[in-house]
Amino acid sequence: MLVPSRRRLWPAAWQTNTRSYLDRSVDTLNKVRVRFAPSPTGSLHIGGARTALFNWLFARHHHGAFVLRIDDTDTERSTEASYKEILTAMGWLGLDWDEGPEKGGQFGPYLQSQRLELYRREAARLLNEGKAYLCYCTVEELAERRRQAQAEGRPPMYDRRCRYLTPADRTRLEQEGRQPVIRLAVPETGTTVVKDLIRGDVAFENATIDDFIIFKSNGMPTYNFATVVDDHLMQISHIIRAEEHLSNTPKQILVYQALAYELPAFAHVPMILAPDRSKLSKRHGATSVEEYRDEGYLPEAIINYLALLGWSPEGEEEIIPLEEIIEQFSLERVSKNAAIYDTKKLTWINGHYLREGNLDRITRLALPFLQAKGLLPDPLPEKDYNHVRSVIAAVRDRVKTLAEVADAASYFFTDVTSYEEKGIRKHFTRPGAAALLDEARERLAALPEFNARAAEEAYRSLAEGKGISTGQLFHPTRLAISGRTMGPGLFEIMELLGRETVLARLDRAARWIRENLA
RNA sequence: GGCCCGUUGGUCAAGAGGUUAAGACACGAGCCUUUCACGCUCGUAACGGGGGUUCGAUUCCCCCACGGGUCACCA
Repeated sequence: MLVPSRRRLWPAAWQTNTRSYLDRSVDTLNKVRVRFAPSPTGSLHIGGARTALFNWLFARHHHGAFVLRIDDTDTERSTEASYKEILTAMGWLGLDWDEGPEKGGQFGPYLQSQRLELYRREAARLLNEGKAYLCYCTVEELAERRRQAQAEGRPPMYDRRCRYLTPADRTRLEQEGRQPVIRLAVPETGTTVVKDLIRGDVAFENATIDDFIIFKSNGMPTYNFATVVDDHLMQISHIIRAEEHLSNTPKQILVYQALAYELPAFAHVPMILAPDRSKLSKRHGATSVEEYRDEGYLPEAIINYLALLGWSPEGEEEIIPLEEIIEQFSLERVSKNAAIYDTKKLTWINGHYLREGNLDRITRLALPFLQAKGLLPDPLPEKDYNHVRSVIAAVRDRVKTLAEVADAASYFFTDVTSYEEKGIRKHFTRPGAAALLDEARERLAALPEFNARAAEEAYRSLAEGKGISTGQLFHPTRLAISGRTMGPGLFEIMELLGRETVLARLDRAARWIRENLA
């Protein structure tokens, strides 16, 4: 697969620095290496999944490597449960990683919490070179100064007061028991330009960037520092991430420069917003991949939908097989503007994959939903499998999620205990309705062989013989045997139910009509 | 508030100076049909506002408005 636009893929900064890039490793020369680096502080969000997907697609398109790294430097909020959930969700979506947790790779470890010496080493280098310094201000002092600055209408930037401390100052401060942080000494003039593959050049005045913290007083690096060290060490070629990181990028570039690292290419993909245009959050309903899985969405549907959010294929077809998406994917066709997340389209796509997917696979995926509703035993006896499979084949055309499959299939596995209100009024209140069901029952009982074709013939001849429309006979029957007014073909239902059940339900409906409507 | 990004129908989006401004979802009508879906046909609906540049701007430039992001010892 050839790179469509050489220039756009490899920014000028790289082309002019080919030599030092070569020095890094012949092994990865010109190889696309991307990463997805979630922090394990929650479930895999739909936005995170989209970012992961774009990275994955980019890697697969270019036959590069997709690295999964866990950014767990926030010891307060990181959890084991979240870590596991993210890995599970990635696997479920089919976003397999070439290097990362549970997989390994030559640039590991892939958990930042296991790479602390690396960050310490690089931070020490910065300190020695005078590019970073110790700051003894406490969280409280900083908060107070920030508050005051804002009250006076000044930008709430760190005032750099520890930047030029004398050794004596430091000794004094340390004796007070203060634990220092490390701050980067940011140039006070000049401009830092982010060469973004999606947005073009974005310039930031260095004067608007304060001496941000690269190491916390608890000995952990901050995101803006650790991510740079790792992206460099892991030889990441393209950093593809959400737009919310665009304003972090100049800071990171400053770190790259201080550390004398080669710059990777950057690409900031648009955000995904809730229908009210605000940032997607729990109050907007399901936002995690896990929730969608539990509601009965198929991974391929989510992938397909997410690919369409912020990226567009060249043709008009929007249901696209994964291989095709990989083949077509390019950063050039990623849009710049934020997209609103619309579950209607996701649901439509899901319905498509539900109908078209391999029946055995769909059956296997739907089974837990049926079992959760108590409709089927767990485990399902081997001998019942074919029947379940046939029922799913009959109902999947008219639903959009696996949860709906279970709902639509319920009466195949449990008794009809009630009849739809609307159906009662339309089909059971007609004079002679009970007698008609009795008559139909006799015809079916008399059939030498019971199947959809035979039942349909019997029904059509009965309707003809009585001079009534087929609908007048079909509708009450449907209500009697399924309790509903809609569903698969009537005779398909009958065959699936079997003669015994059909006759019993017809009897029961006739009795119900006589008792309740006569 | 400072800085940064963005603005094509309700939503996703194509188009990048001259087009009847694609397509998809949703919505509406019809066809198919024993019902509901599916499918098919048709339809409603958009270039935020104001200035420039140009023979001509949705497309290029500027301003404004609006939306979003970010300004943490979170990532």
